[in-house]
Amino acid sequence: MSLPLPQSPILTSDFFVRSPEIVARAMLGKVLVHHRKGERLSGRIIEVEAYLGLSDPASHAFRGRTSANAVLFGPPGVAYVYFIYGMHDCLNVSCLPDGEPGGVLIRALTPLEGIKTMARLRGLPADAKPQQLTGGPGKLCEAFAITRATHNGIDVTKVESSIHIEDHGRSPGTIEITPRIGISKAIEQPLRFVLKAVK
DNA sequence: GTGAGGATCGTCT
DNA sequence: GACGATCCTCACA
Repeated sequence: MSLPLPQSPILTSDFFVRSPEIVARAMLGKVLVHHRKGERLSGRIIEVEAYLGLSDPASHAFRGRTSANAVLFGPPGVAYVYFIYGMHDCLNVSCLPDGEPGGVLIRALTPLEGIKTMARLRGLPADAKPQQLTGGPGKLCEAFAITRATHNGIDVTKVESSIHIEDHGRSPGTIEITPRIGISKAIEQPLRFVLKAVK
């Protein structure tokens, strides 16, 4: 007997209502999709970091709610895009119920669809390697044409949104857990999750 | 192949 | 006024 596949593989807000650590780990292997100008840009999520909120000094929400980080305090499953170092955008998805801050930073993807478009958006040749296209938080936003101005506050659990996350089943690989990268506070906390492909 | 340092600007103090 | 959840380039081994 085979179970019927769900009509839509899009992750719902139920998925994101849990704690960032749980959501981060569960997001590995899921597929980030951006419908852009009639084209699908997609990539499998292979690296994420969890940011806990008020109890996490490294989180943008640690100092309390501001106009910039309000998305983290809002309902789960909403894109939080922030601008960093004067030149990069980074994509997070909010977690926990409405009113509780927390989020998951998407750090790296393996490109699946629209690879040529991604390369063009990154200003790279069409045969660029995945690591060059979407191997970092700033890179993947550029490759997916995701910006703070256009995508911060978008609900990724809604079918009509241009961005969502799809579940295409379990992908082979092992999960590696390490300290987070590029931060100066709470650096010892093992909240970075990396999907290592099996060889 | 690896490591160090510069670029650049929104946000908060 | 200072800092930051990054990336790229260049120098050196």
